[in-house]
This record gives sequence, C-alpha cells and structure tokens, in this order.
Amino acid sequence: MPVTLKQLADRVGVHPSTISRVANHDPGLRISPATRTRIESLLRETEYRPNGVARGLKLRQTLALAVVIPDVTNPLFAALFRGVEDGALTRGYNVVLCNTDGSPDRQRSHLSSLTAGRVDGVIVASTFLRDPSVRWLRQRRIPHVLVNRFSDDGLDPFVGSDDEMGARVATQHLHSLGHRRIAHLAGQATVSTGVLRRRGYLAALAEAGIKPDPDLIVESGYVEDGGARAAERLLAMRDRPTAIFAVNDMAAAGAYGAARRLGLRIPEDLALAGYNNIPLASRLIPGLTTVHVPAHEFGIVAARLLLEQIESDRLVPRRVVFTPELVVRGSTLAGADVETAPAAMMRE
Amino acid sequence: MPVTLKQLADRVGVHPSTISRVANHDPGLRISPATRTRIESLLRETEYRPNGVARGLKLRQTLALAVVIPDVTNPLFAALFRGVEDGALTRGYNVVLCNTDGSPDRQRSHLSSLTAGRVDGVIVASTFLRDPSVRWLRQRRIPHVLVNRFSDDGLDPFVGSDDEMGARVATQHLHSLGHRRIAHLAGQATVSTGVLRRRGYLAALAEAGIKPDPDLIVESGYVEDGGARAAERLLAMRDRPTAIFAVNDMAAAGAYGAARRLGLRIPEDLALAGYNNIPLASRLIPGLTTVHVPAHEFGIVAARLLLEQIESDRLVPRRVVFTPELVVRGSTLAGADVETAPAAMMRE
DNA sequence: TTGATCTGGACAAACGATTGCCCTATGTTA
DNA sequence: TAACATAGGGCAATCGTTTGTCCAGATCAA
Repeated sequence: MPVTLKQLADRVGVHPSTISRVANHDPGLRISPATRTRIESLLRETEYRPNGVARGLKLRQTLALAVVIPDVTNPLFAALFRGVEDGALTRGYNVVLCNTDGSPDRQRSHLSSLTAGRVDGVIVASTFLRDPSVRWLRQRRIPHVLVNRFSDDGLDPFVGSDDEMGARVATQHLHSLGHRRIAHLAGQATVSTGVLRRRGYLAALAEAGIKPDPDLIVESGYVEDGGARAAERLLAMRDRPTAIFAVNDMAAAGAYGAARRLGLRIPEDLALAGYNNIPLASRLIPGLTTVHVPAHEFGIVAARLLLEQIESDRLVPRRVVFTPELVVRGSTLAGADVETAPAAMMRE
Repeated sequence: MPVTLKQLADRVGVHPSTISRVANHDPGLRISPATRTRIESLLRETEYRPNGVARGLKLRQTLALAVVIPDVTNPLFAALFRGVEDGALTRGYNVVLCNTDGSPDRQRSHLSSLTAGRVDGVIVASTFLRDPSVRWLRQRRIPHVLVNRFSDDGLDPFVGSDDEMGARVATQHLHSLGHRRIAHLAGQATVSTGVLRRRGYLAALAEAGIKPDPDLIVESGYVEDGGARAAERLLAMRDRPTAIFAVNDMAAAGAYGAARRLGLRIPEDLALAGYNNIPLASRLIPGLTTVHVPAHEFGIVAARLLLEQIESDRLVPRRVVFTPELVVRGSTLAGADVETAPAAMMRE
C-alpha cells in the first residue's frame, strides 16, 4: 500500500500541502530547518512517491507515451521501440506498447482507448495512406508522430527514411551488376513504404532505360510466406528474372526459400536485395544485400519530436528524413559478405 | 481536446452525475426515456470517453499493466509480450513495456516509477535469484507475476517451464547419440534459468554415469558473442568436447560461428543443442536442436494470473510450470531438419 | 384528504496531489 | 507604541469521475 500525503501529514503534524512542497522542492517555500528535516527524513523512510494518477489529474499529464506498431516480434519495430524508450526514459516517461497486427480496427481501438487521457502522446508506425485514425488524432489535437510510414498529406510530424531513394539505390545496384530483368516483390499500395519503394524501383529502371515489365512486379506483402509465394510465381516464368528487389527483408527471406527449392544458386542464378537490414539479413547465407533503416534512431528522434510537441503544446509538422544506405552482401555480389557499417545521415 | 462530463451536462441541461450513470449503464438509474435518448445521442455524437486518469483516481485502478523484461529485441521476450498483451487487451488493459538490459538498477528504477500508482500490476521476466526488487514488490503488496525466471523462495506467482527437466532431456538426447564428452555453455549463477539448466545438465550426466568435467562447463552469458567466445575456449582444448549443450539459443548461435571458424562440421564434428526455440534456431544451418519454450503462452498465462490477483485483491502464489519439449534438428542429428510441432503441456 | 410510494434526477463527498492565497505570531522600524 | 515586515505554515479550490444519499413533485391507496 503506497503511502499518501495525508498519512504523512498526520505523522509529522503538518498540513499535507507542506509535505507536497517539500517533496517538490518548492523554491518559494519558507519553512524552519527543523520541520524540513523532519519531513525529509519521513519522506525517505517511507519512500514516498506521489500517486501518479492523482498527480496526472491535477497536472494534466500522465508521463506516458504510446507506441503503436504492427508487431513487436518484427525486429525492426522492436528496435524502434527501444529507441523510443531510450528517448523517453530520460524525461521520466513510460511507454505503452500496442501491436495492431496490421488491422485498422485494432489500431483504432487502441488509439481511442489510449487517448482517453491515458497517455500524453502517441507514436504511430503502423499508419496507412489516408488513415482515418491519423486524421482523428489531428482533429483531437493529440500530440503524435508518424514513424517509418507516413499518412496522406505531409501534415503530420514524421520520422523515416527516404524510401524512394533507398529503393532506387538498391535497384541501381542490381542494374550495375549487369542485371536487366529485375523483378520487384512489392508492398501494398495502401502503405507509403510500399508505394515509395515501388516508385524508386521504377525510377531506377527508367534511368537505366529499361521498360518496366508489369509481370515482374508481384505484390508479396511484408512477411516471409508472401515473399516465398510471390518469388515462386516469378521464378516459374519462362523468361524468369535474374534479380529481385524485395520490399523488405522478410519477403526477401521468403524468396531465399523459393530459390533453394528450385535449386537456384544465390547470387549466381538469382540476385536478391531486400530492405530494412534486420538482423536476419546478415544471418542468411549468403548475406542479404539490403537497405539499412536506422530503426533505433527513428525511435529516439520520434520520442524527441513528440516530447517537443507535448511541451510546446503545438503541432509543428516537422519531418526528419534519414538518407538510406545500401548494405552490400553476398546475395548480390559473390564474396561480398563483409559488413560495411552504414553511417546513417540525417537531414531535416 | 476531449470533452468532459461537465461540458456535456451543460449541453443537455442535466447534472453531470446523471450523464455518468447513463454512460456507465447504471442499472439502478431511473430516468425518463426522453432524457436518456438525449444523453445517449450526445454521448455518441461527441464520442465521449471518460478521462482515464480521473476515473483511475476515483476507482483506484489504472487499467494498465507493466511488463519488465531484459530486452524486447530478443524474440523470446517479444513473443512473451505479445502473449501478455493478448491476455490483457480483452479485459481493457493497456501494457507498459520496460526493458532493463539486465541491469538491476534499471529494473529498480522502472519498478519504483511504475508502482507509484501508475499500473495495477507488474509482470517481471528479468528477475534474479534473491532479487531485492521482487521482495520490494511483495512488501508493498503490489500484484506481480514472475515469468520464465523465478526469484529465491517460491513465494511469488510464477509462470515458466521446468528448466531442469528441459536441460536434462537435451543432455540425455546428446548422450543417446553416443556423445560422452558433453560441454555446457552455462548461464549466470544469479539467474534461475542458469542454475536450473546447469543442474539438469549435471543430472543427465549423473544418470549416464558420467563424471562431470569442470573444464567442460564454461559461463557464456545469454548473448551470441559470449557463446562464441566460450565455445572457442572449449574447442581449443586438446581433448575437445564432441557435443555442447548451451543455456540458450543465442549462445548456441555463437558456438555455430566458432565451429565454422575452426572448420568443424555440425553435427559430424560437433553436436549442438540450445534452449528456447527462438525463430533463429530453425533458421540456422543446420537447424538447431533446442528445447521449446512457449513464450507466447507464458505471456497469456501470466496476464491471467496477474488479473486474477488484481481482481481478487490477494496474492496467491500459484505456479504454472510448462513441461518442456525437445525439438530435434540437424545440429544433433544429420538429416533431422524436420519440424515436429511441439505441443506444450501444462501442469499447475 | 392524508400519508405512502414512486419518478426523475440533483447534491456533494470522495479519490490524492498541487498551488495561489491567507493567516497568526513574532521581531523591526519609526 | 503603532505600523509593518517576515517567518512558518494552514486553507481551500481544483483536476474529472463515481456513487451513496436526498429531495421535490406526482401518483396512488385508503
């Protein structure tokens, strides 16, 4: 049973408000040294901590944030969360974690329960393009930051990387190795990363003067199984691609399985590039060439932006966009399984 | 800006308490149908949600739990968290996630901030043997459940699996394959899993009539790097072991690297068994034989135990112990890379 | 007609902490 | 000695909900 101010006040024989002022180091408080030490030692002895709920009611702040992600068992989001926690902890904030499994319904229900005054702000990494729940956050003026994916217009604070550029660089890399039939395991058209990475892929082809073949673009989703099935379709074509750029590493990992089942060697028969640089990427054999996404930094920056918003009490739609870095491994370049530590650069 | 009861009351022309009773479906409320519908439509129109903080103050409950784990980027704990969330969400609880990185200090600071009335209960998966913070939870009568690791005495509610049995089964498996020099990458002596898995390893050796060789037991910690270094020490011995039982999969993964660098084949030159059955285990080549730990179920059960405790308002030290299942893969048995879905059994 | 009962809500006291303002007893100064 | 300042805290409102109790008018039975 935590102790309350009133109980302490009874024990010292002073008014609760006096204890509160001592505990909060109120600079305007005038008090005799004797009383002060009596109170202070009692505070230490009982390990008094003001009740967070009562404090929150009075001060209109909960000292809690929420992070809404698709799934924390995905290492990208786990790292993101750690970043947020690291950024928030130094300011005394706790972090509530909500997994949506990609369901807009679960996202909405999470947000509506959270924002009944239960947290001071929300970091959302599971948003869709034209997402009603994001609009809802805006309308209610609830401090929020979008991460990794953004919503329709550029009206929300955002932290992410330049997905179009990353996809372009990865595709250029494949092209520079001599590949001409480059396929794409595509993400959904309802998610910014899906749209932008496809756009970057197409841009690279255009630069290279390659006419995109619609058959070489297959929607795979973001999980291994989808990647495997999509890759199987691609590799069963008569004129099959010699390289695949996948919308993320999990889909690429699925393509590894498909290639192995077909007896194709990587990278000799099929070159593969992914996106995100999750730990799995360096563990696949051969290592997966991929685009590094600094998830932990995303989290730190998102927390900073959110806290700024909360403290300044206004929504400044700042956007922090990291420049992606290609990490080349054995899946595109035989013998390239040497790590080049990517130094993510930031531009605001 | 969320709307308050008072504001609504002004708009309908009734007392706030009446709105509250309508919103909460107070069965004892007598009200005219006309007023009721007026209120109900206003509630819907404004999407009124009672302020969680004020409600929490009055009702003495926050509808929030906390999960304290070493590190969510470890898939074991990520799955555990998902289990807790699944178990808690159905009852309207949010879940705060706290990572300790194995530091008792961070754990203590997390717990003390959380339990200033910020959550209704805590699930701890990062406890040590004889852990002061657990004793502190007990003293303050804060509802809590320990998961995976337990603390000293059996006084706390606990969800986990029989680590001694799991280790024994894994070691027996290695012995049954003809191995006689079986090493152990051991966990810390300050953590129950470390102690129990070592004990199970020793028990299996004793059953087999093998005198344990102290040189074959090396503390590796729970991360890949530690496993690699410990395995290197073992494999550099003149009379090196032919099999290793590692305290967890990450340590075992480190041993893979060490073996590869020494040109040893798995399982022909070195058989390996791990613990936890994280996704990585099935992805290593060859697949890692390991002991399955149903982390997601741990989470679900832990949430259930915690909510029971919160609702019944007393601490019943129930212990739920799962029976571990050995998952045999290629790292011990050539050609065994076929999954046998482990059906975890439970005993209370 | 007179209680008694019922209807439809209103009142107010919590929950625990924060904070602007007020009060009373001592010195201090003119 | 009267006016004043200062020291040392106390008072009470407030944050937004919940809930036990109360109350005025209407209806009903005798």
